[in-house]
Amino acid sequence: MGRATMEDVALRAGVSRSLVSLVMRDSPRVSSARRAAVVAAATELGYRPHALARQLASRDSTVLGVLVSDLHNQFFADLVDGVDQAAHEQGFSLLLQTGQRRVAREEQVIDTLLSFSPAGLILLGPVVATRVMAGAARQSPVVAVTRSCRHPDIDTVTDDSEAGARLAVAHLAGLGHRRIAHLDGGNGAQAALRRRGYRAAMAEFGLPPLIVRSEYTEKGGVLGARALLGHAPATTALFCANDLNAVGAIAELEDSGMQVPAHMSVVGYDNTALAALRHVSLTTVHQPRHEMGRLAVQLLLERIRGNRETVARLQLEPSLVVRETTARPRHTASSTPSLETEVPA
Amino acid sequence: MGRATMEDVALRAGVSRSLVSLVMRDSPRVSSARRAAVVAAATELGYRPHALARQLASRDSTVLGVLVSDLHNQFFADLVDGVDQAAHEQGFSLLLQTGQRRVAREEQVIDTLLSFSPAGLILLGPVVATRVMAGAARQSPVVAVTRSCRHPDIDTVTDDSEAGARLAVAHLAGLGHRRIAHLDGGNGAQAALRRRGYRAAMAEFGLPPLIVRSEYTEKGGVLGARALLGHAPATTALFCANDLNAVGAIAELEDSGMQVPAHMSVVGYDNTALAALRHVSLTTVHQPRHEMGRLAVQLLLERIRGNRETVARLQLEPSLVVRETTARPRHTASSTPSLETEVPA
DNA sequence: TCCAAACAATAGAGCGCTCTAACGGCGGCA
DNA sequence: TGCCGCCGTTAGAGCGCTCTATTGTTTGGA
Repeated sequence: MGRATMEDVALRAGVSRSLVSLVMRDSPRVSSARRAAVVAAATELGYRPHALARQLASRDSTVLGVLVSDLHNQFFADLVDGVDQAAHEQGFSLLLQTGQRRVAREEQVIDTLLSFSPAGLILLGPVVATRVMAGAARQSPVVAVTRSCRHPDIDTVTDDSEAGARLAVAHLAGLGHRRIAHLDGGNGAQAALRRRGYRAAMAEFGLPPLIVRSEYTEKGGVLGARALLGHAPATTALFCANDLNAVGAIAELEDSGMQVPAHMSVVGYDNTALAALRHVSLTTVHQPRHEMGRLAVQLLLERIRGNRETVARLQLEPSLVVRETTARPRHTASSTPSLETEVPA
Repeated sequence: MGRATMEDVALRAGVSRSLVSLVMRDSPRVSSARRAAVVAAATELGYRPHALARQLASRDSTVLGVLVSDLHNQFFADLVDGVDQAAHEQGFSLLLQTGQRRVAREEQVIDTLLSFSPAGLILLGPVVATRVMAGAARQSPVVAVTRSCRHPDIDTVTDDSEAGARLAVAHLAGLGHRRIAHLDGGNGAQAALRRRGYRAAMAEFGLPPLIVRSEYTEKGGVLGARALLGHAPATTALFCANDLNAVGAIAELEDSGMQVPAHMSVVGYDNTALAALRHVSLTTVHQPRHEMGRLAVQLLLERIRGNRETVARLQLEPSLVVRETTARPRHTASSTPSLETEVPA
C-alpha cells in the first residue's frame, strides 16, 4: 500500500521537496515550468498530500471535532448535516462521535476529540457539565448548540425557545382555545425555557396554565396525553415538547376516540421531517436546525481565524408552521367572538 | 493553548521521552516506580498524547473514514450510529462526511478521507462507481454497506432484499390479496433486488406483477400512489420501496378517500422509527441497520488486523414486522378460502 | 559597470510521537 | 572471578510534511 510521498514526487520531478510543498499549497511564487513538472509527477505517482503530517508540521488543523448527543433523533441528524455542509465548504472535515446522552461517555468523547487537536469543537446538545466544556475550551475553541451556557469562553447557538412557546400559545389562543395544556420536555435541553415561555404567554392571554410532566420522546407524548385526559378532560389544545412527543400524544388521543384537530388541537416543536409528512401534517414551531449547524461552524471559524475574541451567543428566532393539527375549538363559539377580530383570514 | 508534550512530561518526571512513550502505551517492561512518576507528571501537566503525531510515527491509524450518503434519511443515521458504537468500543474514531447522493461529491469525499490515511473506509449507501471504490481499496480496506458490488477487494454488508420483498408479498398474499402492486425505489440502492424479489414472489403465488416507478422518498410515494389509483384502481395491496415511500402513499390514499388498511393494505421497508410510530404503525420489512453498522466495523477490523484476506459479502436476513396497515381485503371473501388454510391464526 | 532588489529554489530544522538498536547494571552460573 | 543473558532505560533516527533562512539568478536603475 506504501503510498507516494513528497520526496518521491520531488525526485521524479527533479526538484526539491520544498518546491513540491509550495506547489501543493498553491504558492504563487513557483515558475510555471516547475509547477507543471511537479503536477505531472504527482499525478503520475498518484500522490496525495498526507493530511496528518501536514497538520502536525503546520500545526493548524482542518478537522472539527463534533460531539453529537444522539443520531437517532432526527433533529440532531439534521444539525450534523448542516455542520457537515458548512465545514465541507470551508475545507474542513468532521471527526464525529456520539455521546449517547451519557455524561461519562461525553467526557470521554471530548477527550478523544481533543487528542486530535482539532481546529475547534462543536457540541450538539451536550449534557456534560459546563465545567468540562470550559476545560475543553482551554485547548480549542468550543461552540455549544441547543444548550445555553454562560461561560465566557463558550459560544452558543440556540433558538429562542421562550419566543417559540409564545408563538404556539398565541396561535392556539387566537383560534379561540382557552384550555391550553403543555406537555413539557422534562430535564431536556431548552425544556425549561419552553415551560417559562408557555407560562408567560398564558399569563399574557389571561389563561390558566397547565403543565404535564413529559419528555422529548414519542412515549412521553403517549403517557402525557393519557395523564392529561385523566386530569383535565376539558382541555382543547395541546402544546407539546417536540414533534416526537406530539406524535405520541396524537396517537393516544386517537386511541381514546378523539379526533385531531376536531376535538383537540396539537402543536409540536422543531418542524422535523416527521411533522412535514402529509400523513402527520403537524402544526409546529420551526427551529432552523440546518442553519444552526452552519452558524456553529461559522462561529468556530471566527475564533479559529482570530476574527473575534468576545463570546457569541446566537439566539435564532423560531417561526410557526401551521398545518392540519390545529383548528378552532368545537363548542366554544359563544366565548370567542371577541378574538375573531384578531383573526381576519 | 500550548499543550504539554511528551518532552515536558519526561523532563518533569526525570526520565527519557522514550520511557514516557512506553508508559503511555502501557508497556509491561517499565518499573512501577518510574511508571508512577511518569503518570504523576502527566496528570500534573494535564498531558494528553497527541493522536496525530502518534499515528504519523506508528503509521497505524485509529480513525475510520465514513462516507454517508444522506443523514436526513433516518436509515443512514441509524447505520452511522451502529458504526459509531462499534468503533468506539474498539477505540476507533470516525471521520465522517456526507456525499449528498452526488457522485462528484462522493469522489471528493473519498479523496479527503484517504488523505488522512484512515485505518479503513466505510461507505454507507454509496452511489459512486465501483471503479472509484476499487481505487480507494488500494489505499485502505473498504467496506460498502447497502450497496452490492462484485469487486474482490471490497467487502459488503447488505440485507437480502429479494428475500425481504418475498416476505412482504407472502404476507399480503397470505391475507388473501391478489392484486398487489409495488412502488419501487427507482435507481436507488437495492431497488433492483427488491423489484426482482417482488416479481419472483408474485410468480410463485401465481399473481400478476404490477410495478410503479417511484423512489425512496415521501413524494415518490405520493406520486406513485396517485399513478396507481389512475391505472389500476382494483389494486388492494401495496408493497412500497421503503417506509418513507409508504407514508407518502398512505397520505395520498387517504386524501383520495380511501382507508388503510380497510381499502388498501400497505407494507413498507426498513422498519425505521417512523414505521414504529403509533400514529403510523406501518407493517414493514425490518432491516437490522444498527447491526449492519456494527458488522461493517467488524469486517474492517478483520482486514486491518490481517485476520482475513478473502472478500466478505454479508447478507443479512430481513424479517417482517406486522403492524396496522395490513389486513384482509374487504370484498374478496369468495376468492380466498383456499388460502385460508395457510393462515391458521 | 556595479549593486540592490526581486525572484526561484533549496537546505535543514523541526512538529510530537514511535521504535529499533544499544546501553549499563545486575544476578546466575561455571 | 569472569562471562553471559536479562531487564529497565535511553539515544537517535525517522514518520511526511511545513516553514524560516539562505543561496543562487535575474533584472533594473544609477
